[in-house]
Amino acid sequence: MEDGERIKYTNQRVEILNFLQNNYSHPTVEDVYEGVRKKLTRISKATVYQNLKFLASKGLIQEVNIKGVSRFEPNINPHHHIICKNCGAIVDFESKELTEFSLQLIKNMKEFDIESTNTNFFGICNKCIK
Amino acid sequence: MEDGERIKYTNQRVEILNFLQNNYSHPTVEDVYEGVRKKLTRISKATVYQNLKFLASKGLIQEVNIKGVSRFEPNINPHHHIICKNCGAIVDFESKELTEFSLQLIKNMKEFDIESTNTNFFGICNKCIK
DNA sequence: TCTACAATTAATATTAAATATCAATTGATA
DNA sequence: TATCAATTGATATTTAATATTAATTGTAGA
Repeated sequence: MEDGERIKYTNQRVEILNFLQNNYSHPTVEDVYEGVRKKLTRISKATVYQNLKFLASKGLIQEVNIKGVSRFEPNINPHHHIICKNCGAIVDFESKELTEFSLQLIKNMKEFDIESTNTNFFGICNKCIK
Repeated sequence: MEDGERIKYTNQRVEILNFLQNNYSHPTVEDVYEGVRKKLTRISKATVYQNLKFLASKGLIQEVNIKGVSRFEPNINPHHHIICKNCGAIVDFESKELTEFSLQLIKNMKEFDIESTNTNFFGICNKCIK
């Protein structure tokens, strides 16, 4: 598919998007595969990989790598993440203020042409404390 | 080795620390292995893995995962990273201001007990622009 | 409608990073 | 010096991700 062309919404892509829609648990490829398989029982894991990459490259979803594994989310706006060091739970943290503050701070960096920024917070979630 | 016990500085550990000392290029395990092998020709990659993990757990070095691969650095202070989306180059960005601003912003988060934060900046480095 | 073509899918193979296992070695201490 | 736990190094295994490719799909043009 050439760049700029209209996106082909195959069944597989629609189901993957459906699965991610309103799913803010930051599922891994495996998670998405298991989820989508309930509807499209014959889908291949390779297809899930390919399409998650594809949809992310088109900006329809976002890929985020946490501790070495890729995760995907429907929230395509710039935002930040809070990660539980114990159970690995990931929660979005929306803060335009932080994004702007960061970009403001870095704007004199001559060695790089900065395009984006995001902040990770690490800690222990309530479930793991108790 | 029990927690709190004194750290055993084996030859392997010393060489790994030596290699990382003043090395701000954020080497991967493979890089460290290749580097250390020049001195300790018989060292095993497993040993490098084990000791990098070990040294990081003791706070003597820092592990940072970028795009799915672990990298290690001697800079153990909280700091941030600038990453070239093209060549993968990683540069440290020191900013207590940013760290504190971030922690300030998150301090009302009830669902997590936040311990640390770090910000990644993504862009294109000078080498890759030209 | 039929044909041709390009994109997509699915199955499988391959790669690469990381972890696990475990016998041999080391080194400190009783 | 003997003992014992930690460490090392070799190898096996696991896991995430990518690569390959034949079959399928779907669309556009004849």
